[in-house]
Amino acid sequence: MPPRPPLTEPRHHRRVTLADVARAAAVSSATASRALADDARISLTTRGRVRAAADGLGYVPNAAARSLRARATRTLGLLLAELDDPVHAQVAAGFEQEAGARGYTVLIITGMTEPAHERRALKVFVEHQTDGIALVSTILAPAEVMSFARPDRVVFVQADHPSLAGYRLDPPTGSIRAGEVEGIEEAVRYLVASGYRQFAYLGTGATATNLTRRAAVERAMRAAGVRRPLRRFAVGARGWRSGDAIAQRIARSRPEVLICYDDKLALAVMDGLRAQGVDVPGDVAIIGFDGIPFAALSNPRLSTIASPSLEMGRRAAQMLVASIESGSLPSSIVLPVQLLIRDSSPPRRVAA
Amino acid sequence: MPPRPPLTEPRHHRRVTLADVARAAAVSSATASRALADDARISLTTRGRVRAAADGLGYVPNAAARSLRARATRTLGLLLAELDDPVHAQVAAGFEQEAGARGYTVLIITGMTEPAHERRALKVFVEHQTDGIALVSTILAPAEVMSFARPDRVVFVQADHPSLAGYRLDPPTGSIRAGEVEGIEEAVRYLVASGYRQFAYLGTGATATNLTRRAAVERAMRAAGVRRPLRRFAVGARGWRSGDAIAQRIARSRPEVLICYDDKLALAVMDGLRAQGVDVPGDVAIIGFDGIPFAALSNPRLSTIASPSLEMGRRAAQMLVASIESGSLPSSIVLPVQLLIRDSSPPRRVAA
DNA sequence: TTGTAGGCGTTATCAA
DNA sequence: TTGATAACGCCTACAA
Repeated sequence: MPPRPPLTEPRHHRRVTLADVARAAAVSSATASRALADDARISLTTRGRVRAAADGLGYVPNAAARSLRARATRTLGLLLAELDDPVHAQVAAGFEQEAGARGYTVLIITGMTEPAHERRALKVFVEHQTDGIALVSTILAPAEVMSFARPDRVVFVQADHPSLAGYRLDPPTGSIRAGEVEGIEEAVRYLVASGYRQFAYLGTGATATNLTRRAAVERAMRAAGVRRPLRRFAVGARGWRSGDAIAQRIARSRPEVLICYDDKLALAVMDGLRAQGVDVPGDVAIIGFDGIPFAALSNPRLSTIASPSLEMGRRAAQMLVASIESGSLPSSIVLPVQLLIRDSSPPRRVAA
Repeated sequence: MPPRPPLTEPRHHRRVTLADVARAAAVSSATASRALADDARISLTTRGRVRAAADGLGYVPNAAARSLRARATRTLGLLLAELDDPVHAQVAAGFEQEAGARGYTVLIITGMTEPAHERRALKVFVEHQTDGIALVSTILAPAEVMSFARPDRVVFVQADHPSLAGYRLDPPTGSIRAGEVEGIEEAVRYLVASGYRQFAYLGTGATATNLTRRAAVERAMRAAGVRRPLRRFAVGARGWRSGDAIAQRIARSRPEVLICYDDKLALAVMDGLRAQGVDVPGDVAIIGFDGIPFAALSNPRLSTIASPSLEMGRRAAQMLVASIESGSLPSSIVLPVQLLIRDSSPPRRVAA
């Protein structure tokens, strides 16, 4: 009896390599490599034969081998706080679109706003030799980030290290921000002109973005001649998920207008206020930040200072690719925000 | 005059390699490799010396080289339609969390629900030799997907190829779905018991998920003894962004209850209906799908059939890792959904 | 306990 | 126009 083959077929066929293609096309692997790269030195006949062999065998180049040799990975790292957050999702979408369109693949890691996570993420990027890294709302000190990677291959989007708060200079390298301060000035001017005097700000933690926004509100108030101080509220550890608790505090205080750190928070507070029987905008007007899609669908529709999140993601990828391919990182940019006055903050009926 | 060094420093120091570490520690690179891997055969002294050298030089292993040698990348591919979509973002978040916790890095690509994009994405995954691939709401035929990658290294989450619609079998490999049909049955039972008879369904395109949901509604209606047919509405190309146009059609038709393909759509329609002066739930009750966070914050709060999106993402990563490490892909699963009755679909005041 | 050598799959240099 | 060869950085079988 002839020996029978094992019952379980060797399912995992060895991956077809360039050498296999070369053999099938009866050329050397060097020729095969060049043929597939459409190198002009290879005759058209040979190129065709090699390509046919490659297609026939289902050849797919091995990125690891190629990267090893090329010292470049055509891969970009994206570090952001949370993927399931409307703003970050938008930035990520823009980044991925742009990167993909330019032939780069994206490695995404979430940092949960924790330094340890962020550091680990950077290390992973370095291991994987990403050609560039974008950091979104990340809290690590820029200087530390730079110690991990080539400074001209790093872009910060809304860098959130506390030291960056206020009006100080941005990190020494590529940075992308929204012109939120201008947006706030415009919003406060609008509010004051509309009859609002008693302002409150609902913030979250010690990130640069939060601190900057709050400070800008205060500055803008003074600039607009408002004397009464800004009432400050802060959310607890559960963030916007604790809308009710926050709403109770707001309900007690009853500012004329509440500016919220972001739309998520604003929407949660609106819901909480509703439960308290507080009318928006009748009793308290509300303004958010970011311009997430659902802010346009709430009831009442939420006024907001909208940042171009998708565009910021796109730009981050563009800057990185520019740096990689042209050798120099484009200079930092501030993208304009847009004040969207909707139903949560109408002009006040001062008289009547 | 001594020759001065060039003005522009060679900024790009060659990356430090294992050989560098070995040299610094005065051992062979083999020993260095083993020392860093905490190989018991290397003396503690040497291990310490090597580690010190590695730390001193800032050594970071090169993933490409390692992958090439190991024939594994510790990388997972995630293909989804859009990153800026509450459901996909949630799935992505769960996937990334779980993958990261298990030491895997995630390559994310968006497929825009277009076969060409999806194919390209798969090719990229193959090039990068991802150890596993998860496909979320993807429309490519499962068979075609399998031709790209090892079937036991692929997981489908809510596979959306039209052939998968209805109650047919799932793809032959790992699949993760929400038990939406059961959820729909429960919802319809609730609605009928609450006095609703005139149903409408607002859907979107020919994906398996949409077709399955619509069919399930019809089946459940019949099972509940409803005779009147289901009125069908479909959104146009702009999807949920055209809430107003859809709302006009709904306003004209005035079904007693409108079940929407997903929460996004439901929220958009609610906004459009409001503009039309149609009261929800007074004139039309509304139920959505997915259970996205903002569904809980709308006014009125949206009733919905909630899928465990985050968990589905987690499970996808778990299944892949299990397959990679234990050699066999766990069997397909259906995760239970949860019917959340909120304010957009209260029991009807039938009498009075 | 440590070292030597070879190969993972590509591409680039040099030679033919 | 094509081919042989080396090297990218790592790991491990084998030798010492």
